[in-house]
Amino acid sequence: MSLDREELLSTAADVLTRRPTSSMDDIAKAARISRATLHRHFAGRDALIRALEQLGLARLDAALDAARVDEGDAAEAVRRVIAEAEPHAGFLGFLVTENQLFEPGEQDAGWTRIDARIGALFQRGQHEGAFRIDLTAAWLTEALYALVTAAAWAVQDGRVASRDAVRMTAELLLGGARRSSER
Amino acid sequence: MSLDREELLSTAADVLTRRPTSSMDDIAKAARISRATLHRHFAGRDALIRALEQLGLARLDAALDAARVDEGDAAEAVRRVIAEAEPHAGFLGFLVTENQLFEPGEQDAGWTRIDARIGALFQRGQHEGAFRIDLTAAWLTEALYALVTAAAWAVQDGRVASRDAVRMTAELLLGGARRSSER
DNA sequence: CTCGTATGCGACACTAATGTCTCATAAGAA
DNA sequence: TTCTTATGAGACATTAGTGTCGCATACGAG
Repeated sequence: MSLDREELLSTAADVLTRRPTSSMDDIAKAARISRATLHRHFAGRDALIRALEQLGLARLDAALDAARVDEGDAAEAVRRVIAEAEPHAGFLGFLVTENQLFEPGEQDAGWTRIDARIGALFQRGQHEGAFRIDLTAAWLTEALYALVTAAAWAVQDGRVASRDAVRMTAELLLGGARRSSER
Repeated sequence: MSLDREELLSTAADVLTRRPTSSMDDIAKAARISRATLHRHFAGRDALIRALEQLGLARLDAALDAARVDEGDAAEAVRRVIAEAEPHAGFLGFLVTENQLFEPGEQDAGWTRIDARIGALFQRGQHEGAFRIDLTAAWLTEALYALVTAAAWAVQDGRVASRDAVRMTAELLLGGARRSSER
């Protein structure tokens, strides 16, 4: 009878990313629970948002751990990061979109850490000569967020096949749109 | 004394993208006008949103015209599209993020047309042998939206230098992160 | 200058959303 | 079964946001 908190938060992230003005009732309906129950688990909207943020950051951190960002070939590590992050794209989209929490100046510590971990991966790739240096690591990091999120949305809307998402995301980020022979 | 409607809508797009739950008062404050004046120009929140959507679509269409999407080298055309779209990234971000309007099933006609124009560009590039065919045109289109928007946000947050935005966006989309020698 | 118009400010009623509460019910454990 | 706990449904007051109005003011055209 107890409800799955993580699943609830996951659907909440989806709903809020797709329609940020959703009411608590909308969220409750999407999660197939009553508004009262939603309030029992999260004191209010703010608490829900914060829980969303926390879980999202925790999952991304875990994804980076699972992807072993510091090991092996940098390009392969990027592929692993994308593959590990893709299942949590709903949370990633929420975190990227919902700048609501990150007030100007007060950047969230957890987010900064994730930023640093991914940025370090790209820097490593640049130092190892695998990645071009005319694109900054910061930009590549932003691009990774954007592409993973975009891929998830495209899948959700049926514009991209689910099984292609990870490969297409990685290929575009690493290889770009040009044909190899063109370079 | 009359106010610049387009500039007002532009700041409204920025505000709503950054913080989708912003109230009419927030938007008015951001535009440095009173809430009453905002209501004088737009009957209500819905009307504002629709005007935002209309202007955004019109600007993107104009950007595609200016970029001459059907002419010349496909890769160069993509560069032109990015360069022309970048100044309107605020609107693009709004359109991409605010799925609120595009209810499931009732895809907006204007948006579909823009999608088709950009998709056709990528398809042309694929037929001409310039772009790889293992990444679908639909995905490349999505990626273009995502990267242009992400670049604008990164610039706004100071993570990417303004003058680098267009080049980095185009380079990543076309060439990817890998060094040329790697391929 | 005078006039007309657009704006800012504040007040107001109305609506939607929020947060809290009670009570009945359903699920699971002992 | 009985007991405990979580949930759903609904009522309720409170709050925040919306949309409208009147009035004063400031700008610009003439």
